Amino acid sequence: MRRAPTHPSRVDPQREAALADLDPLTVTKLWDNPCWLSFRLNFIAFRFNDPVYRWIETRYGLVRPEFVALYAVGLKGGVAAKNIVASSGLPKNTLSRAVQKLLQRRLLKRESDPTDLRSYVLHLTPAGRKIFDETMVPMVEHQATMLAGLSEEEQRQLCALMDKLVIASPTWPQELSS
Amino acid sequence: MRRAPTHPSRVDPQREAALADLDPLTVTKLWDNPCWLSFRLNFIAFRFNDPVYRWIETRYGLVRPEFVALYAVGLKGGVAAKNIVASSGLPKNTLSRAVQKLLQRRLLKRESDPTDLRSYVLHLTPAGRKIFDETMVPMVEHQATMLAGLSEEEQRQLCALMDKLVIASPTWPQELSS
DNA sequence: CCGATTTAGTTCCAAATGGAACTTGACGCG
DNA sequence: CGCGTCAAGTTCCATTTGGAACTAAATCGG
Repeated sequence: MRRAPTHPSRVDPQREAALADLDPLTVTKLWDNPCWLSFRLNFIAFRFNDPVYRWIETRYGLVRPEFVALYAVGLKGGVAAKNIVASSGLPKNTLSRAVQKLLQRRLLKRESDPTDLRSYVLHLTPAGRKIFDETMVPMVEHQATMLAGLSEEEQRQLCALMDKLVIASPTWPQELSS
Repeated sequence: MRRAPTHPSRVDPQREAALADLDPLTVTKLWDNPCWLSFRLNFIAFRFNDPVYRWIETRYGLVRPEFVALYAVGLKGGVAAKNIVASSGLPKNTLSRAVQKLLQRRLLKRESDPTDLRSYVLHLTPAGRKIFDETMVPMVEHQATMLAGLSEEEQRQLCALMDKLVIASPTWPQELSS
């Protein structure tokens, strides 16, 4: 089996501890897996997302697609559902329902877009903004916790490398050939 | 709004092209978002996962949890369902069904674990191994395509940085406080 | 400008999902 | 031992999901 470009080094006490804490299959997926990139991405993303979404659901009763929509509109007011679809990868009917729910709960308001009558322009209400602001705090804290093992310089490196990937992303295929 | 540690630079033609190709909300989520880490992780992971899972589903009729199970057993024969649950984050009933389906289709075989009679030891059948092997090729290719924008050195750096995160991960909270 | 095609958003419904309860076996402790 | 608790995997069922069809509006081509 091919390995990731970094492989378990001889003696690293912190790594040893991690190997002991993680499920053996997880260790294999991380360090003994030709597709190291995808599994690491998914692993780290899951460790971010999962506590965040559970916290938001128990605290505000917002399920994942609802929070995706709320967060998107909070980041950039005036967007339409199609933008949230494009930026999240969720199906458009799921987003449609999420927006309906947020409208009902008066966390979002919308008005039809005068330049395209099929489309609606979304904004947070004050109640929606409050949730957005309250949610941002633990999310940023959680991110800081996750990054705490890296130096400032390493954090900038990581950000820059992911930047490069993202910028190259329009050239990646949307379909696997063959 | 706070920004990611890297922010859109003055004049970078490739970045300009990317900004034009990506949905404006996506651009905001990537470069004008205090939670830059999670969104970049999710974005890049999605661009890997989505074509892969669609390809596997159309080609082999395996849905996501089924392929997760097949891939896990392919990487490390002799694991039990609990390991796949722990390493994937999928609920255990979903994995149970996935394993049933793979057993029916004779892609997996299982025998009860003599050291724990509640548990089963899983292995790929030759047919399962064939799918695993055939699938690995485009997955590794797709990964290479995605990494092609980085130099060898940068790829090693990215791998090493993610390594550090993963090793630190057992210290991260599973629940958000407050 | 008029018909053909595409797009934003919604609705429909069969299928997937996941929490909770259940079964069976393991394990800890008096 | 024997009893209470925990763990692996399965089953049940209400809810969510997402593909496909639909409506209405925009856009494209001649």
